[in-house]
Amino acid sequence: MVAGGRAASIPRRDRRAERREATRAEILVAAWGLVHERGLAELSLRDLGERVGMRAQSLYSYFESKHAIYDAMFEEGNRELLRRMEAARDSGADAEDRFRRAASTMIDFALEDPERSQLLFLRSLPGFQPSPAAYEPAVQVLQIARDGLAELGVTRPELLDLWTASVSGLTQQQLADEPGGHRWRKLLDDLIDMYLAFARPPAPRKRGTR
Amino acid sequence: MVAGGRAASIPRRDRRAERREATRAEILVAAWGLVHERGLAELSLRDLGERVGMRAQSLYSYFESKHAIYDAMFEEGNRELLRRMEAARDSGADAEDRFRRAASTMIDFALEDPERSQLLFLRSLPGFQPSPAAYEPAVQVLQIARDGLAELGVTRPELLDLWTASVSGLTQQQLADEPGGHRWRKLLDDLIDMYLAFARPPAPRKRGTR
DNA sequence: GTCTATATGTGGATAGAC
DNA sequence: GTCTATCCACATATAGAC
Repeated sequence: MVAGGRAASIPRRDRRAERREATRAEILVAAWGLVHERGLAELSLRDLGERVGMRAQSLYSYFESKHAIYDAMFEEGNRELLRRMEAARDSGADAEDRFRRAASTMIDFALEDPERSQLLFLRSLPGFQPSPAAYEPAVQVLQIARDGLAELGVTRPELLDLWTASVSGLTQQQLADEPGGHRWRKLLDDLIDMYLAFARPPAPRKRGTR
Repeated sequence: MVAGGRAASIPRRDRRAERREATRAEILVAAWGLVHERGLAELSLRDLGERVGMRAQSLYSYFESKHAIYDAMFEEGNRELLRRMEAARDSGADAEDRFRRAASTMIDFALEDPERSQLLFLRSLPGFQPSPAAYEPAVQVLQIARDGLAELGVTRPELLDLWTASVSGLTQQQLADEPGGHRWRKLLDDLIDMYLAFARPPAPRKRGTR
């Protein structure tokens, strides 16, 4: 069945497929560059083609549409976020420490790249909807947040919603009003204190304590 | 100086200017309609011209660019918000009641019109920056929030930032994940409780109280 | 796989006639 | 003020040469 009569079970490098993947990756790097220079919505296939040394039409050999490029960028960004959130989850002295590290990781990820955050966290591209495959890492990120809160005894779904809304509010204010600054970023510890005081169940009072 | 020899000091209806203003208003009504039907970024001058019965190019007699139309819509939306926030400020039994009413007014204003909120509260239109004149009512809205918090004894600027970030986070989550629903909207009371418990200075302990 | 060439449709914007 | 005509930029797509 395989060209050349090779059995399909023998693994073999497919140089053609490798080259193709490398070019796809190269296109994505160039796309991130353009997006950072000119803005998320200002990405044009003509500019992108020029950046990687081909005509705009030739990009269709690698991505079936402009949205497919955004989709690949969306997935790439979400995978990077998941990687960092997993690392934050697997570090830290205790549950509260892990929770605080996770929150810092999340907000720093968002603030370090405004255009990426616009793609991942706002729905601002006309007509763009991420594919389920591209969205899947985001589901895992949310699960990590849920698990982290459960470790602290916070299990009501409403309290998870309150948490994600508060953190994303802080993040979006920082990005919208003062990208690159820290006016809102430095309120994260206050937010965590405020939230935990409200959401965490009171420690059971033991006789003899205090 | 004035055509017809009239002294400039005698006020006179300028029918031409009135007609022009009426047409401008008509264009804005049509623009809001299109924006609600197809999305904020999908507004096109061709469609807009057709809606008001003229060619797209003729719109340039009333607005100098597409951005100028967005700018007028931005100002209109902000004026309406200011009007409602002033009404909320001038009602209510006590300071906390006014604060809670103001918060409800704000979030309901945002949720009732997602496209308007996208224009006013997100920076999602490529290249669009509101003019200072259009932005001015928003400054007054913020001042109302500042005054309301001061009435409650909350004066640190950081605590105002924490408040605006939290409310806008709740709002944006509702709009992004479930427009028309109330999953996040119904958390507003919790948010207010959480915030006031954290931000409001403790009541001074008086001897003989309790 | 990439190119040239070509086409359609959409969009913002300007010039000049009336 | 409104029109026609025109321009430019862009996304999208196809055909065929190399």
